[in-house]
Amino acid sequence: MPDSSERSGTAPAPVGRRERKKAATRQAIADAALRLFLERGYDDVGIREIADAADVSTTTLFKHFPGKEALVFDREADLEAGLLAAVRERPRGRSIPDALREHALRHRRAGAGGDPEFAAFLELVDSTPALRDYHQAMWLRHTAALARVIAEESGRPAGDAACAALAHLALAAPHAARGREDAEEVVDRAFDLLDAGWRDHA
Amino acid sequence: MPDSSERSGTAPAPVGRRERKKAATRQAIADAALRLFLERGYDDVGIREIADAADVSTTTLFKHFPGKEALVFDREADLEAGLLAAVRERPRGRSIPDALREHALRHRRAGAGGDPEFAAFLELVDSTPALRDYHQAMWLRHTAALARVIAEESGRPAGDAACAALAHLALAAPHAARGREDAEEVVDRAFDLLDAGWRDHA
DNA sequence: GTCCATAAGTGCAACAGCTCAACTTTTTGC
DNA sequence: GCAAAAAGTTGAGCTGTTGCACTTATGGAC
Repeated sequence: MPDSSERSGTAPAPVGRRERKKAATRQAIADAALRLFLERGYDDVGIREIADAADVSTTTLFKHFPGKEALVFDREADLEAGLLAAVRERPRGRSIPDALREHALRHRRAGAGGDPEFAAFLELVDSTPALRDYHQAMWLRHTAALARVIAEESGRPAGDAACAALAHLALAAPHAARGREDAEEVVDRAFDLLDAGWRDHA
Repeated sequence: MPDSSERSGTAPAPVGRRERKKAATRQAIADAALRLFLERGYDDVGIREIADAADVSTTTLFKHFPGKEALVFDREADLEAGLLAAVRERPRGRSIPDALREHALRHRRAGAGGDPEFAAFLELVDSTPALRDYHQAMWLRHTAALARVIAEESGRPAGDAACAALAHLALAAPHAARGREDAEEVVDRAFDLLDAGWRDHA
């Protein structure tokens, strides 16, 4: 996520000097990585070069990020928070699948409408197979959390199978658009399916 | 896929000596790899060792398979054929989502009911993160083909967005069960959603 | 049957991502 | 102030993967 400086949705508010320094190092690495990737492409930038640019050792780099792909998707936690909030704080009367649909489409449109930095970021992810795959797997990692919230919001028991199913499918849906011209319509149809199906809950 | 010898659903029937030899080499590599993986685990077997066991060079190995994970999922093409057939040759009156549901469940049950070799194979995939991810991404690669068949079978125009959406979600559904006790029920609920939603087609 | 373009296979060196172990430097809580 | 813990460093090394230059076998044209 391109968020080089402060403007953050859910700033973790680092307190001690130690944690502040750690956060700064992490940020320096992520910034250097994103800058280089945007300049020259993901595959043409090596880990050692990123570490150099951020003035740390490769070992340090890997203490902050579990792998090369993760350098691009910094602040994954914020994404999960936004996702859960989209369901919890949906307008009264709106169905859960519809709330998820809107959240997905908002994300997608953030590139086209305005922020060119974010648009470039999306383009980078979309044009790099390794990043596309990672991105997809990343969202799926939030399935359990989303399922829990859906269960709460729909008054079903925690761990309910139908909630788990909906959570998983809703997270998979945005990627149905992969490489299609009519991307937005495909996403819409996917959520149509889920919305109609969900309304039919036993 | 554990299919060491002949018994093959869709044997490509190699003709010339050249192609036969090529197929034999490929099979030798896949066999050696699967054997070693089952014996000692995916991560504890190196590429060089597999190549040695199959008596080829690593270069040759990578001419036959695009990466380490692909060694496990030999004959991916057969899987796609089975998938498409499940939709095309479904019993009259059965909905497309239901046909896909049954296909998914049949696959899942093949491990539990009988063939211990296949059960061990599933266990290997399931317990190795790299293989789980690859497996999931692999199925998704068949989205376009499945979408085409769904369009044909439902009398919609090729390239229809709703068909693409259903195809993608149906392929994602089996993985909703990941790491859950009630795996089969989750898959069932996922297909319930899709079936109900699909019946509501505009 | 001979000959040649082509494809399969080889050996080796190298790169890139990632990890490990031993060690130095802060920083923090007491 | 001081000891313990955490951040960072260094450097070597493993593993998957690729490129390159080369040999061998095959299939088809003549």
